[in-house]
Parts: sequence; structure tokens; C-alpha cells
Amino acid sequence: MTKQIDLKSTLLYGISMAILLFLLKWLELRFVVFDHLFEVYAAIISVIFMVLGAWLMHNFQQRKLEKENAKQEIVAVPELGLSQREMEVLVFMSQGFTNQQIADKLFLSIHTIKTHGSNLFVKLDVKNRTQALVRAKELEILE
Amino acid sequence: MTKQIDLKSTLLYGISMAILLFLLKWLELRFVVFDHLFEVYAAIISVIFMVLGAWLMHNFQQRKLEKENAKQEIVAVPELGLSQREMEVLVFMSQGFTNQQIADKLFLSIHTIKTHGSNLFVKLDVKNRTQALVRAKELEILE
DNA sequence: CGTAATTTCATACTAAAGTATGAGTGCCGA
DNA sequence: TCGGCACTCATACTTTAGTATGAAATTACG
Repeated sequence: MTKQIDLKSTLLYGISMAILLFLLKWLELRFVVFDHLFEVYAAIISVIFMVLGAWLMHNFQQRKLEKENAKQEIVAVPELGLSQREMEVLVFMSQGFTNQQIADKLFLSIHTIKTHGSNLFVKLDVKNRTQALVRAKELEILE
Repeated sequence: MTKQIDLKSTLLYGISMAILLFLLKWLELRFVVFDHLFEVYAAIISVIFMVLGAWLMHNFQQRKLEKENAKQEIVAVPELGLSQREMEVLVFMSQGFTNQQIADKLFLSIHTIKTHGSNLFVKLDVKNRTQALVRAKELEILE
């Protein structure tokens, strides 16, 4: 399915049609005065509001992008307060082990590993283990 | 990034425009009968074309964004049979993004990302994304 | 031109991850 | 001694990840 659509040509097409309609009516007006004014207005309104809509969406997207970019600020944390166990869990995570595998290696319950994991993510300000690994390398507490 | 004119979508938009023109004509006929409702029709047309414009701009921005994301020049790894898309997904995974986030960035369904992920894991002989990252670095196809 | 590989999307499911909350234990320093 | 901290475990829950399977469109290639 072609979800990606040739929009440039389409936009061009739409505008062209509107302008063409406008021109036709404008020419027609020279002979038939004030008879079909509605179509003229409709064409004008169409063009104006299509452009307006495009402009509004453009601004909306722009703001959305700025917000996303602002999200990437790297927070400098000198003391993360990572405990011994949390560091161990983090290291095992970085080696690709699942929570269950880590639990087996440390002779702990998987619940405990999850708890350490959650606390870890809070301290690193991330949402999941892969993000935690990225952040840990940024902060140079791994590798 | 097909620079060829998408015949199918162009036709689709042509039909859409035809329908809109028909609508305009119909509105004109109604205008003859109820000439006091001009403002209502103008409002309807305004909304329709504003939405159309917003929608067109939205899609246009999407294509632009996708092109920007593709700027990283990610190359497929034939030795492992990794395709272009699989490499892209792998890179995004290595940056800590969730499947949903990757789907948003590539303007794909999350199902597609999962499919690429699964195929990726088979080719890398791993079970999950963290293991995939470890393996990818071992094979020096990342960083 | 036809065939294989790629890409996309979907449903339906299972597995794993992650959150929220509470609670018991032991250790250490004020 | 006592409060705080680290560690442990648990239940219950939501979310995300991953698998299996099928299908369809596109692309690449001989």
C-alpha cells in the first residue's frame, strides 16, 4: 500500500485547479456579470483556507519538533547514588541478560531484580533498560 | 523516495478534487434556492479546505522528516543478510528507542517494526534487543 | 517477464519488562 | 537506641517486546 503519497504534485494540482476555477470564473464574469458569484467566492475561500490550513499544520509540526529536540538535554549528574546491587544489575543488563537470568546469577528473586531495575531507571532518568545502557555509557559508568 | 509521479495517488487526488468541484456545483444550486445561506456554505468550504490543506502539509512534513532520518546513510550488511530496513531498526534500537518510537520515526506500523525486529534477532542469533546490541557490537556493525 | 527477496501490515497470542505498593530484615551512624 | 538506607520479596497490574502466521505490494535481478 502506498502510504507515501506524492504530495508536492498533489498540492500543486489542488492549487492549480482552484486557480483555474478562479480564472475561468473571472473570465466568465466579464460576460456574465454577477451571476455566478458564489463559485468565485468558493474558489477564493478554498485557496485561502487550504493555505491557512497548511500554514497552521506547518507551525504545529514545528512546535512539536522543537519540543522533541528540547527533550534531549543531557542532565549532568555527579552523584547518581547507584547502590552496589543496582550497579551489578546494570552490568548484567548491559550484557544482554533478562531479569530472570540476572536473578539466577545473583540467587535472587526476579521481583528483586525488577525492583532494582525500576530504582535504577529512576536514578538514570530513563524508561527502559536499553535507554539505561545508552545513558550509562553517556555518563561513563559502563565500559 | 520515489521521485516518479505516483499515478495511483494522483488519480485519487484528481477524483477527490472532482468530488469537491461537484460539491461546489451542488452548493451553487442550493445557493439559487436558498440564497440567504451563503455564509454557511462559505464556512463549510472553509473548513473542508483548511482541513485538506492541513492534511496535505502534514503528509508533506512527514516525507521531509523521513528523508532527514534517512540521512544517516545506514547501509545493509550483506555478510549477515541484514537488509536496509533491519539495519535502520537496529540502529534505532541501539539508541534506546521503543518499537513504537521507531515506528513513528520511520512512519511505519509498530507491527512492521516488530517483524523487522524478529527477523533481525534470528539473523543475529539472539533472543531480545539488548542481546542484539551486544552481538552487533561484537560483530562491529554498530558504533 | 517471472521469480525471489524485501517491505509492509495485520491478528492473535505468549513472554518479558516495568510500575505501584507494601512489608520484613539487617546494618550503620548520629 | 533509633531512624535511614540498602536489600529482599511479594502481589497485582499495565505496558512493551517478541513469536507465529498469513497476506499483499514493491523491488531487484537474471
